[in-house]
Amino acid sequence: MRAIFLGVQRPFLHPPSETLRLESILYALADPVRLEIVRRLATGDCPLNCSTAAPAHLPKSTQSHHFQILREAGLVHSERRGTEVVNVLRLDEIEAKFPGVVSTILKAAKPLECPDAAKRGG
Amino acid sequence: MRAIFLGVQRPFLHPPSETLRLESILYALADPVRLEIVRRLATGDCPLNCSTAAPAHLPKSTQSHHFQILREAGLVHSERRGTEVVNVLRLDEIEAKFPGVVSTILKAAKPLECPDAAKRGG
DNA sequence: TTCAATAGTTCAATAGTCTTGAACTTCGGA
DNA sequence: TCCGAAGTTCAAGACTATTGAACTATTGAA
Repeated sequence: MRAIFLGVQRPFLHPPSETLRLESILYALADPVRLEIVRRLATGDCPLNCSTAAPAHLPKSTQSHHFQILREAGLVHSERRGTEVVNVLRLDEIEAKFPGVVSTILKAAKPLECPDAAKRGG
Repeated sequence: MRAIFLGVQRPFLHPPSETLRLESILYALADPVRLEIVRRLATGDCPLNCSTAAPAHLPKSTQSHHFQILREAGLVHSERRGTEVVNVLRLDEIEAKFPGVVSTILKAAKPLECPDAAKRGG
């Protein structure tokens, strides 16, 4: 027996840049997986769907959770395109509000070593 | 009845700068209380003991916990002086390893609004 | 030396968050 | 309409944070 399933796909919520909080951004970037996602979005220089941006060995539900945190922190803008979700970094907005913070972190961030790294020619 | 108390005061452990991790530093700074502690240590420009550096309304055990995380991340060096513990930011070491990261975050950080702020002439 | 005060640590319990498998939605193609 | 692909939602167990109470350690005074 299961409770009523509320799994309607709700539209993504993106905080306006006035409400961005430094702590939320740091928290989002403090996780190795999320830092890697943001790094790929930044260096790839193009929108990426969730499974391309996240380390491939991660369960989908975990990936989804990480993207939710990145969205809520205001780091990433997500949009459904057919069956997939394309993600774009909100770097300009964040740089305007917290100059240098994310770009400096990204410069210091090393690529994450993970099981799928070899497949990508790393 | 209580288990054997192991509360011997152990010496503080400070990670050498070679083992500092960006994620741990971001994690430590992602908490509003810890960001405020680091901000006070940076702007005060002098060593501060735990109760001076932390927001005053916080329980001691919580303060102690936050300083432990700051120490383990390598952000803070602590040393016992009599009954108190003096804390110094390890800013130079961190800047050498992750240039600009912490200094940029500190520039973007606003003072924390908290119950004891008024007492300090804020 | 004994006492009390001060500064901080440690422990334990509870509250909150993260990770992940399973069930589900939604879209697009055959 | 049926199927697969891409993500979301939910639930449960694992992990982490917060905090009161008990404790250690040092200092200064009597």
